[in-house]
Amino acid sequence: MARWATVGANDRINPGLHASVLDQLGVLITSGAFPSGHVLRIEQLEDRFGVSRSVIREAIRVLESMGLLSSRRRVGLTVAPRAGWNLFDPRVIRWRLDGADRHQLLLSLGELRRGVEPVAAALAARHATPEQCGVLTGAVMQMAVHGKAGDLEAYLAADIVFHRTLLRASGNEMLGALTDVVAEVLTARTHHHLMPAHPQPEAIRRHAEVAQAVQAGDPEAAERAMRDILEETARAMLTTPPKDTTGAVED
Amino acid sequence: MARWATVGANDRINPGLHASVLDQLGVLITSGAFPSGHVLRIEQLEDRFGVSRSVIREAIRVLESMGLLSSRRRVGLTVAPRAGWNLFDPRVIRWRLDGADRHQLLLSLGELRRGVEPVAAALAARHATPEQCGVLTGAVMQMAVHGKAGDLEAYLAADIVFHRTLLRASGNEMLGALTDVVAEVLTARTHHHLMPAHPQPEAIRRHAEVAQAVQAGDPEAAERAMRDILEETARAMLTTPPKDTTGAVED
DNA sequence: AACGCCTAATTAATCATATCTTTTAGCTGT
DNA sequence: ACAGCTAAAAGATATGATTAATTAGGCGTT
Repeated sequence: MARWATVGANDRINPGLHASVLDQLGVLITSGAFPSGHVLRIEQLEDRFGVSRSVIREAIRVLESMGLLSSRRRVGLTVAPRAGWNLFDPRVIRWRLDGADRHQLLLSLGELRRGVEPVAAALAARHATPEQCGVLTGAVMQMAVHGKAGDLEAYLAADIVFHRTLLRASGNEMLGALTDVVAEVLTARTHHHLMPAHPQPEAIRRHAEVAQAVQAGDPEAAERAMRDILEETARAMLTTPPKDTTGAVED
Repeated sequence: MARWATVGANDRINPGLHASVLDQLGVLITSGAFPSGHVLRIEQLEDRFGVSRSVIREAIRVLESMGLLSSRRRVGLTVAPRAGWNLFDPRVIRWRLDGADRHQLLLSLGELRRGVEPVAAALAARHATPEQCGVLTGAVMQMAVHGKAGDLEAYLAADIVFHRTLLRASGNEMLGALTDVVAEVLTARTHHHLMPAHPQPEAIRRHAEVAQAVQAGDPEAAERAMRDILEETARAMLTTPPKDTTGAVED
């Protein structure tokens, strides 16, 4: 068997044959290379990836649980229609952010954030611990420093810390579970140059407002300030051209 | 091997041994019967469920992809800390809604909805098709009829239709992907008697307002009316006692 | 003669078992 | 006391056996 035929094309850090197969299949499906309704056979995949059935099956089970595939006897593996996909699965989000409809997805996620994060900010103003407040203001300071210096990577890191702690500080586990999603969005945005080259001081000021409102225990102010941030960035994304950088993600 | 020892304890409609094992393990983990950090061994599970390795492994892969487990060589399967769980997975939500922390989860989901649905309403006011508007107003009428008649099950169905079409009409796929979650919440709420015995006419009027605003293409009004609905229901849930009906879900 | 139902054969997923690889604990030698 | 080796333990992978479903073909009935 021509083992390792295609495996290794994308060398994942994550060990395990099945993880590799899973990633490749996930990309193939979410990218539309295998369109909805397309039928695959296990044997065929066995061939294609040069691995055994168990490996394929394990990958398939996961894809199935994400709603990307459904497996029926005597028929094969049918690619499910998009409506059934679990779009909130972090893996699905990453695959799609790496794919062609990145810009579209970022807009959708932006609208989602516009709904979720203001609420999280309001809740955080009620529930944040002093320690979390400290982390928030610290993150804002980091943003200011690295933003001025033009170090986008460090700015991004601080931005992620800010939003992560805010969502966690909401005390709501569902909102907290969105941290990874938000982090993915922020990362994708800067890595694909959908942000202004220099972060505008306006944005940093707004983040500071949120942190202050949370610390002061003022839900309304926190919610309002957070809403401003997100509307600002939404506007920025709409004005920034799509700039189709598919494939070449390099920095 | 004492096959079928525990399998069949919950008779799933969904065929496949692994699905059954998956469900049982999912419940055991989300319910806290296997606490975070607890270590399982494949062999042990093989025994317990009376199935072969492959079946266990496939279930495990899915659990792993949900962030409930992590598998390390020479160590076994470690139950992951709650922070890493993919709480948006419909299956995880269902397991937890069936479990002990149902009330807690419903509160969290309520706050999530408070963030998401008003935004969806605003977007729907921009993007809803005439047909969707028709479905919305139709659903409201159904709610009025069955609410007055006291037919909670039919009321629920109409309520689900309303929220489903609204989220879909937003034109945002991420928001649309939350329809199942919202449906689960609504269902769980009425089935566990966390709703007033007779739906208050106030709520129905608000739904009508949303439908009208969407049809009129007035985003602000739609958003405001939807926000009112959700704050109302949040208030209602806080006043309703927890009423621990774990297990006996019957109606 | 045509339509419907039943049966058998084929095919592909599902389940079980055997082998391999990696990791770590424990020991031995310097 | 520390480093390197060895062996056992447990998950990862591969292959063999089983089960279930679909389709085609034949037989019976209308």
